[in-house]
Order: sequence, then structure tokens, then C-alpha cells
Amino acid sequence: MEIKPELCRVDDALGILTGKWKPIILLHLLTKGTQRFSELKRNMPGITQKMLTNQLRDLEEEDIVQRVVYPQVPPKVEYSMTDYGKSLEPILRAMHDWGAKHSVHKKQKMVSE
Amino acid sequence: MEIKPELCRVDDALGILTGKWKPIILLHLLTKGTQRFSELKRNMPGITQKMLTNQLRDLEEEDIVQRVVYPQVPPKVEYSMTDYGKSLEPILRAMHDWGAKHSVHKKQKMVSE
DNA sequence: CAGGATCCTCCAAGATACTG
DNA sequence: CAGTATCTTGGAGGATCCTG
Repeated sequence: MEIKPELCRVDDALGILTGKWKPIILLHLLTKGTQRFSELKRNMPGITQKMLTNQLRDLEEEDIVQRVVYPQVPPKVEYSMTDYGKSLEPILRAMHDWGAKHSVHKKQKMVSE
Repeated sequence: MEIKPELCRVDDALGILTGKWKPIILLHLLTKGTQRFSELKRNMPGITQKMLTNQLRDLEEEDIVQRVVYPQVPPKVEYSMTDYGKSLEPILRAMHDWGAKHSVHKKQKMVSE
């Protein structure tokens, strides 16, 4: 597909992925499958409940993640990628692969200084 | 390459691409090649000089775009992608392709409501 | 356990004006 | 033509406390 900057919707993808924690949330859900709220929180040191909730709500609203509530005590809520959300994987993968090279690039710049 | 959320550098790529105008600047430079400041500005309705300058400075600092100043009157400054910057193309292309599908997805949701 | 409700901080983004 | 220099503001991000 040819890229046409004028009518291109790159910003749509970016709008979904940007947010300080969204990329890593998606990576966790993509690689490890369905996870509970507390599991996600445990796997992301530094994130607050509020932020995790906010980001998940955003992603849910965009139909990227699915939220399933089990009506029981104590509460149990599971999050997973929707099929639509899984379509983001090529983007995340491209960024991941690039990120690996990037760290090398940075190191090379360091050395040459 | 396997994705490992914990040590993954997805945020590096995102840090470079986020910025309200960076993606479209990069798309213009990737598809049309070297361009002058005024050409870029003309092709991006709504952007202010300040923002264009800021974003270009950021990208230059990251070694993504190259800035060439011709010492003449009136001034002439050309911007182009570095080889390193061109390595971002797969990411932008992935986002572009996804964006095309996304618009369809949104339309389908509209219809089903 | 999985949040909701508040309050606060900070800075990207924009508007505007000036200049070599 | 291609920038700097200020000033301002909305909202993302964070800290903290409360609850079914």
C-alpha cells in the first residue's frame, strides 16, 4: 500500500498506543494472554491503580481490550486482547524490533564520542 | 524476534514518534524526500512555525532528520531523513496500514449502532 | 480485589510578536 | 525565509485516601 501523508491515519494508531503505560500493557496481554487486574499491576512496577484503571478503560473504549467481571467476592476482573486489538501486534512488533536496534545505535554513538 | 515486555524498548520508538506533528513530518520526508522548511510548513496546514521548528529540532537531536543550512540570503534550509531515520519506515508503514483498516472498523461500528 | 473520588503538578502545544 | 522569544493553558500523569 502506498503511503499518502495527507489522508493517512497514522495518528489513529498513535492515539491508541500513546499513554505512558499502554504499550507495555498491550505487550503483556499479547504475550501472556488473559490477565487479572492485580497480575497486570504486579508485572508493572511503578504504575498506580488509578493509572492502570485509566489506561485499561481507554483501551476498552477503543475496543482493544476486553474486560470481563466475575460477580463474586473478592472481585475478579480479567483483561484480554480483542481480535481487533490483536491487529495492533505488527505495529508493536515493529516498534519492538526497532527498539532493539535503537539501543545498539545509542551505544555506538556513545563509543564514537 | 520474541517479544519480552520487561526489557523491551517500545517506548524508545514511541518517544521519537510522539509529538503532535512528528509522524506526519516523517511521512512527508519519507515519501517526498528532501524538503525546505517552507515546503514542509505549506504541506501541513495548521502547524505554526514554532511547532515545526521544535519538532524538527527534536528529530534532528535524535539523529532522525538531517538539517542542511545554505548560507545565503534569503536563507535556505533543507531537511531530509537520515539513514537511521529511514529505519523507522516499517513502523510508520505498519501504523499507516493499520490506520486504513481502522477507519473501516470505525465505520462498521457506526453502522451497527 | 478492583476500583472510585480528589487534588496537585508539570509541560506539550498553541498564540503572538519580533529578527538576522 | 527561517527562524527566536514570551506568555498562556488544557489535560496527561501522579499521590493519596476511601469503598462495595
